[in-house]
Amino acid sequence: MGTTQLETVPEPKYWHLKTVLSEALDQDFAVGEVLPNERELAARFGVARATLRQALEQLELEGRLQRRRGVGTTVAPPRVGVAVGSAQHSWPGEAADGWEPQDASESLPPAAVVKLLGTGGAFAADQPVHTVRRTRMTNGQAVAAELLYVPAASVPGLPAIEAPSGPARARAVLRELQRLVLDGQDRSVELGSARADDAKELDRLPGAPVLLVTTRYFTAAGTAAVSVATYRADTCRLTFGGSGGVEITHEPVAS
Amino acid sequence: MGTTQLETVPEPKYWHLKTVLSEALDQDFAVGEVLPNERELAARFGVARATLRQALEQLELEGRLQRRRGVGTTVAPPRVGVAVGSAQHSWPGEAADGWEPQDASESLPPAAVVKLLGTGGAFAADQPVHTVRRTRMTNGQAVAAELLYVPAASVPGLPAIEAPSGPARARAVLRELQRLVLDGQDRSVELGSARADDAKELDRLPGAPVLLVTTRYFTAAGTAAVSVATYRADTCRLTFGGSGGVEITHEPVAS
DNA sequence: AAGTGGTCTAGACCACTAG
DNA sequence: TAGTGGTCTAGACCACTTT
Repeated sequence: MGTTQLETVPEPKYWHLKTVLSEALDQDFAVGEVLPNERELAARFGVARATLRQALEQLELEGRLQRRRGVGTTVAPPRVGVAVGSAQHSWPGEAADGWEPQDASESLPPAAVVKLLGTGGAFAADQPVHTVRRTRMTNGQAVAAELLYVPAASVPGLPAIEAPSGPARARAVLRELQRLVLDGQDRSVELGSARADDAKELDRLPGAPVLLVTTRYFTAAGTAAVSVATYRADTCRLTFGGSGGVEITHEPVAS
Repeated sequence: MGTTQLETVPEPKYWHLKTVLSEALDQDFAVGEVLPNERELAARFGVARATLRQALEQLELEGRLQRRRGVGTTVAPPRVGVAVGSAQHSWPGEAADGWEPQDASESLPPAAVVKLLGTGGAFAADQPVHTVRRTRMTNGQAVAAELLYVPAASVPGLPAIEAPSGPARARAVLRELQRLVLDGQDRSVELGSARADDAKELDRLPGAPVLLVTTRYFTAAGTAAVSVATYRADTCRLTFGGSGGVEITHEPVAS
């Protein structure tokens, strides 16, 4: 009979709210414009603030909004495309692609890194490892923080006397690394949440969603270095210009 | 005097909670084990349920936990590495890499896709486009849902009579596509939230965090196809075996 | 000091799964 | 039907930025 299937799956309020807001953003707001504050928006839509916030959180996750404590909620610009796999065979720091060496120290790497370094080569957990910190800047904004782990055995030529820490030391490690013959590399991307120190560097709150890019650098002798880069997931779109060269420049396809 | 800088930045409860739970997971729980329910955990830690949930959400985002309504919260297995860029030059569907064609139809693509198709070639917004739906399976689990947009002009040889929809139609479109000479491809990865239909396919709730992989396929004539693949961010680690071949198999490096 | 987003509480009800 | 996670409310206070 006329029993049409009405609302078999009632849409959650925050989900509907997100859709409404999303359309409003497209039509009535310009990039950088500030939205009314959360209390007012919640009142205007007749929902509790927590519910409104759930919708805003999703929109922020999708890169549509930017929220800053003490300031307000603004409409975010389209995500920045950051090249991650442009040059197929290259050591970190070979091209001037926005990475700024920050610091370097010698320490024992976390267990997960030890496992990565141990692949296909001799690496013992108690070997000393140079840990290089770098930050990637785009348009004056920090978009990524990296920890690069280089076993001392990979850079035997590194003078121990040279500046024991700081940017100069970091550059020295990178320079030594580039003397080796790079045999290949390996990359993986996954979702994570920002550790406290990375969050600070990226001007985000701890726990903010990030894209974790893990890279292994191979020489004939095995894994010569491992990099773990933390990209801001809200503002970044990682691009892998495999072949064909042209850069993707677009707005997100799916919500 | 003795005014030591105590707790300049008081750690939020949910953050501390997350750390505690994370350690407990490492030490006292096996993969697949079910945790006590949220009300009990909240009581045990002396916090409101909402606060406890905030911690659980983060752990789920990091792939440590798996929650299912009506069932419970279980310890998640390490993320599955899914190869995304293994073969550098290949049309979708060329290798038997777990993709299962689901359906195909002819329709007008969303505006964002039109923009991508228009790069470096003649493509008008009102041209018909074949939309192929595929699902990627790993260990009997759906890990990704894809929409592949193929302008009719790219596959002129496709018989209009052949099965107008369904898997057979999808396979036909892929087959025709593979006749072309692939000139190159382009890929980008970003964070998104699952649309309702993708969420259903991936057995997640709408809005679940996903990794959006956008690929453009080039021929000499321009962009011949565009693919938008939606990967479950909780269970997947995308691997790009650029060169050197060996697969990364590890647990997450950073939290 | 005022205004913003971030955290937290103590409830309630709903949708889903499984016995 | 009982038990689970998912949604929602109406408050409160805190941390931060700006004026």
